[in-house]
Amino acid sequence: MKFDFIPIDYGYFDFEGKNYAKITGRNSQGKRICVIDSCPVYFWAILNDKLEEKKINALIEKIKKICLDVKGRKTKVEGVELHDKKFLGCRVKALKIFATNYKDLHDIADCLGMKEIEKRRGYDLGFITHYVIEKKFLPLHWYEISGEVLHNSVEFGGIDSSLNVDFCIKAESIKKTDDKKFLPKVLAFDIETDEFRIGEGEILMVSLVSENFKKLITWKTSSSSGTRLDYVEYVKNEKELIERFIECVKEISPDFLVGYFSDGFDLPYLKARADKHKVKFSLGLDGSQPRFSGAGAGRGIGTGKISGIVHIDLLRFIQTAYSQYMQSETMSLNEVAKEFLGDAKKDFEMKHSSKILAGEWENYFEYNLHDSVLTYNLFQKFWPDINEFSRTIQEPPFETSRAGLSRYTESYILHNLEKFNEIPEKRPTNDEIGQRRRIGSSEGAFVMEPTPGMYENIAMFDFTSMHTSIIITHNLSKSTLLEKKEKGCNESPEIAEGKKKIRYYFSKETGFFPELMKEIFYLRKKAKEEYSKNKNTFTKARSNAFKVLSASAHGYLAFFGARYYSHEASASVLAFVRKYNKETIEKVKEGGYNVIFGDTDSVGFTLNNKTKKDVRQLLEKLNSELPGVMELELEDFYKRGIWVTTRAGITGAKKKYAMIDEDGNIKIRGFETVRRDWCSMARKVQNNVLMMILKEGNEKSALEYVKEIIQKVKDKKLEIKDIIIRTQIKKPLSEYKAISPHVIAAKKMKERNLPIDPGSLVEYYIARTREKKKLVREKVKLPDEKGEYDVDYYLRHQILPAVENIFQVFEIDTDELIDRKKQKKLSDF
DNA sequence: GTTAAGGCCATACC
DNA sequence: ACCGGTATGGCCTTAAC
Repeated sequence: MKFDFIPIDYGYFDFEGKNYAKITGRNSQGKRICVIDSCPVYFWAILNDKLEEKKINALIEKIKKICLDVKGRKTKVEGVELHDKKFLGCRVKALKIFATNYKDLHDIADCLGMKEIEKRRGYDLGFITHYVIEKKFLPLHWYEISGEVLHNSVEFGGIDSSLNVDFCIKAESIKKTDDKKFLPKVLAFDIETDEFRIGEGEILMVSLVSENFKKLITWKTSSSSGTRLDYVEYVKNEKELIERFIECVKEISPDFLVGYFSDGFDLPYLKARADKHKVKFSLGLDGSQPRFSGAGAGRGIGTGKISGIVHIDLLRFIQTAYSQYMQSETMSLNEVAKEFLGDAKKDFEMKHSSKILAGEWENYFEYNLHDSVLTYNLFQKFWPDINEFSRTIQEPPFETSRAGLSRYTESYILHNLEKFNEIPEKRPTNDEIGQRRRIGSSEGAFVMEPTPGMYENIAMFDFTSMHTSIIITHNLSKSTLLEKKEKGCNESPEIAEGKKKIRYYFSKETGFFPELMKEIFYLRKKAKEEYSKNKNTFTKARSNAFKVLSASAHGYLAFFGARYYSHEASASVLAFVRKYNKETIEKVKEGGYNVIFGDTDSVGFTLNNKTKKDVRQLLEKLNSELPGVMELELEDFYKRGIWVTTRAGITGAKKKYAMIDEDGNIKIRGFETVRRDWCSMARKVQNNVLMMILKEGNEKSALEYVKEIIQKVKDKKLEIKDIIIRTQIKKPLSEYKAISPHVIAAKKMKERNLPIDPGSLVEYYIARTREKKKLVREKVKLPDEKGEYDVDYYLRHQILPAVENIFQVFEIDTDELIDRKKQKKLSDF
């Protein structure tokens, strides 16, 4: 039988000691198909240099005889081949050692302690990754499959009869075909409970949303007088709720089951409650329960994998792939939905189910259903991105949606090594990671200290993908690093290592890492052009995928968990970053401009009496002097900009400025306005002050405005939303050495049984207290705690600090704006 | 008991 | 541990008086 097929979910199983990949996907008619396939399982033994042929043959014979009985599984070396390969760019002779089961590779590798063998590699990729590389059966691409349909077959222990799919097939051939449109079947879900701690409360309701499908299952009956909502299905109890949920998932049979924070909440909660009721939580297409891994006793959340269905926790994906480009200050469903959908959660005042009145349940149902609607719509929004990332790094969507930036880069490398005939490097051991961390980090980028003041007519240059273009241009990587200088090699600038100043040298022959980064660099350029020509969600997703991948190249080199980590290459990249930035600053100065700003890859300067044309000519000249793929871009022209001093006083503050472009758009960097751990009134005031000053070119109206606000604060006219301070909890509360206000707020929340975990955002305000308190933390109150805000605190610690450095540029002392005597009286009271 | 320096901590920039 | 280094600034902690 022959059919077209798109692989979506990858799993594997063992049968008679061998590994089989189990790939679930669809054909173009929408039939659900499971493909079973196998691949050779092997790893590499890299041989010592100059080993004689005779000795190699003897070694091969010896290895062929290896037979193991481990973990109740008999395994043996199935074959050994000699190959000419490359490892870290060097030619090597290597043995390809085949085994029965992937899980045994490590044990077999452990038997190869012979002195003839230098290194053992390629046993730690994971079977799925190994399989995808081996068979080039890539996720979310279209294929033509032919093979034998399994129908109540005894093969593989009768696996086909237990699988809830249209066909199960043993693959004979897999051929890549042209891409077709694919619309995945998606089911979003969300639960509501009384208790945040996993499994400790009852699940009150669960909502499910799919295409033209909305359902809410609950055992909480509403009053007979209440409006009956047509999507609500009433069941007897929580046990039935879970059973119905499982049935619904089976009926809809989605490719993707999507939640928001469902790795950390919804899925483990459902599983825990199912366990309590002794209900088998059989969501998998083979009837298996979700497998949770990585959670453990430690910190962080695990992942919930469902066999045959891709469980996506959208929060995790958005966090890694998008959060750095987002406006939202939190990753809550509400804010993320607002930003990407223009839709928000329904209003509902959360309370314990025992306190919900009969007529209120409908609102709760609406609220819960709408969360699933938002999750469903967000998935549709991000599907192009997940799709594009998954195809680019060639890892299945389950893994892709949970991977971090380093894994994106690493997967891209591993899946492209064969082009270079390269044997994969291994993951670092804990010892190696320890060593890498002990070496510490290298000196980073250069940041110029600006002279505080207001400037007019500003232009800004920046380097395109600076770090990545340096890696490519100077061929920097682990495998191209030379032990000593060679003729014509690439040479880093001088680097201070300890007390010495040294240089690192890199080969002139392009290494696979720089080559792959070059590929990404050009694909990024292409994708960006494509997007600007043809703007749609798919071109945007593609452009973003390569943008993220390209931006992670240097971070990967310097990441101690990376297979291709290189301290030397990273230090060299950063040395070049400093060199190019400083050189550019000098050259712009030489061109007759006044440089006022410089940070890592950008330079800002005033035009003085020069024209925009002059600036463009200068840019052209600078570009003609840059080597390789390095390129300087004109970021923009600005009408006006302001730089301030640090709080301490005289020196200019780095990474803190505001500019206005010719269309009146304001760009603010580093100021409290953009920091979420300042109260919104301080941020608003600062933002308005910057706007007025930049638009008008002077401080007069801004000063009047600040005076008004100060009066408003004194008159206690601020609302609670103006004074709330939001801060994130970054570690378990017990680990805090310094107990700052936000830790107190978190402790108060914990006392109320509210969930506080690393990552939680706490809200509080600073209240006036009866006795005089010395520490701010003694005045912390949660937003719903009664109290008056501390006028003195909000003036002196929020509003004034936000604006005083700005007015200092105009030599105005804002301290005088507060009548000290009057204030003293107030706080004494 | 008060004060200054130093450290912790969160958050931003690139 | 899950991409890096540079930088600001608030507030607590500690040491010294």
